[in-house]
Amino acid sequence: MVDQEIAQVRRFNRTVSQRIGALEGSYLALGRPLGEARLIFELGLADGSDLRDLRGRLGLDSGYLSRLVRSLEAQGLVEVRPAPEDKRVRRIGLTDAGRAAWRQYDERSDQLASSLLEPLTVSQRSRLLAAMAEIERLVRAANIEIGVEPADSADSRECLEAYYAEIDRRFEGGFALDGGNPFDPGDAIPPSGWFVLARLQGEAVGCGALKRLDVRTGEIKRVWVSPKVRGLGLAERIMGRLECVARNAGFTTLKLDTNRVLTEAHALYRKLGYRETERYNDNPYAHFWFEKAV
Amino acid sequence: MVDQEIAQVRRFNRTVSQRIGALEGSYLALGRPLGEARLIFELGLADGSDLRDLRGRLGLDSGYLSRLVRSLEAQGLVEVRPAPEDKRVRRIGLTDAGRAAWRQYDERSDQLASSLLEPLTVSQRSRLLAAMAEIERLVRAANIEIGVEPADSADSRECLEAYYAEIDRRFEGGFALDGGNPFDPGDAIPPSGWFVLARLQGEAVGCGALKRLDVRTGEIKRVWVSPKVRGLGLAERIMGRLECVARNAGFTTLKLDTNRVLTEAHALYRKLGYRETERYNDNPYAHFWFEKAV
DNA sequence: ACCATTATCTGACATTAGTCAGATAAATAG
DNA sequence: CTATTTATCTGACTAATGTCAGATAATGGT
Repeated sequence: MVDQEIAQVRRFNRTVSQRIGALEGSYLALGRPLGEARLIFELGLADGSDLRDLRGRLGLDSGYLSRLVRSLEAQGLVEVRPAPEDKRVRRIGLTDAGRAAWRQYDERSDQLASSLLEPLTVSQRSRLLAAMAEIERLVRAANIEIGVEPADSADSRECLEAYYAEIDRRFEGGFALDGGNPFDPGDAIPPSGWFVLARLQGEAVGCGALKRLDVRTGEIKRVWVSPKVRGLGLAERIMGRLECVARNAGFTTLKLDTNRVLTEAHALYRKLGYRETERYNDNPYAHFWFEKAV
Repeated sequence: MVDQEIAQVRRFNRTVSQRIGALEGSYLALGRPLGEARLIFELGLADGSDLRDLRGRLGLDSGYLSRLVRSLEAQGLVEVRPAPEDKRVRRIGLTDAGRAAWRQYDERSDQLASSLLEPLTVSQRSRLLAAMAEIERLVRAANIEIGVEPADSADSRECLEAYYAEIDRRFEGGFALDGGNPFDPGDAIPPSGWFVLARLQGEAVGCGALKRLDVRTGEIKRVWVSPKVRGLGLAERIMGRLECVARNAGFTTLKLDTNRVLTEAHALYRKLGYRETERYNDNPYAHFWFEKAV
């Protein structure tokens, strides 16, 4: 990382947090304690939440949250009732008065946003918005964390299901799990396999697997990226992580197969240095076979 | 302002303040109360400040600041001594230990900045940095406030001095104030004239004047933008503001004269709808004369 | 020398934020 | 049915943040 790059990020942080940080701070609280204001704002976005979820989302202590809720309840801004299906959890929602309070925060946020745009010329404004969209995308990309995880967790299964559903939709003639070259979570238990999961703020948004073929050869499988985060270069990062795992495991060659309709995948494999090679398995869904020395 | 534009700004705010707002929050405080941490960080950037200035910059109550400083002093991080020229004001500076503490904050900031860049590919990284630079410029532009102010305040005089110095440097043969078409602060007292000043976070960064020629005609003079903020469209905004003042004052025509070396000004005048016209004064420094109906 | 002003400090508060160890009640596993 | 787990609440704290009304001392103007 070049010092100059870091300096640019820090300059940006200073400028932006002066302008936008103010937005998050007590300026927006409209005379209410910041904690209560945050709670109301959050409820406006996700009304009818469970206290349990709120605690996680806002990172609050359970005792603290309990008192905040009590205070808002006393002010007539929220209503709390036990969830019907599990009477331990309590569900919280805004009252009409609470919704009115939320609208104030919402309007204030709008005002702050438009006060940023208002002094600018039309062309400056559109450049600002374009740059904001770009940064938003890239910051999302940077927030995605990739790690080796068990392939049989709920999150992992969710990704694999989404992957199967997608290729079933896209492959000519669909896809059935019991076909050739299968993969089950047991194939991803070291040292015979590994599974990596990508998360964006906790939510699973992509995956990939590495399966041992022999002592020096691994196979990359099940690389999938959620539509929510496509175009952020995540597939490339997942591949990179799998290659890194492979090197650590002592593999010298990586292979993979792919179906002809997955053209974007072919382009990625070539870009990453994979070369087309002869058929190395009898996967009926495969039309191309690649390999790379790592 | 289009709703969609406001929504984009707010999306950006959410994304960025999650990532960067964390940077400002207690995460950076390194176990110290946030107030103390902010103070140390500020002192690292502007060592040897007066308490008075600090109070303004950080927006703190004088009693509160006094206690914060006392606490840092007890920890051996800062030294406070009366200012030699005015023994009421107290000057505060970091000790060696304080500077070491500051360096920790500085490093942590660097780490956070590079953790944002690190997961990105080279091309994503350069796109992110470019977008950040763009936003920084435009947010600075949006933070500039223009208002009618007395022409004889210290800030106003400073701008005018800078203006005179600059045209003296640029005009062929220099510029002397006692030459033709003069302007003195008295010419900017309504209803015979107005003076507008542009400020970026309190600092004067540009100015412009409007002088009455007759009941229906005004003259625009002394439009100047600090080199610090050139390229942000400020001259255009100053002109716009002067035109607005002119309309409110009942003027129907605006005139202005200009020297041939100020080519960027000519382009601006034409862009804003000013048309070249015949000489209307005997200003020896003027080569072109413009006017516009407002 | 006198008075108003300015910069800071101090005491006395109030509020907000946050933590932690139980207590309670509902759900769930065995 | 019992033991354990889970979600929440309560009491008892501490620390941090912030406010306000004087007190104090230096300065500047007259």
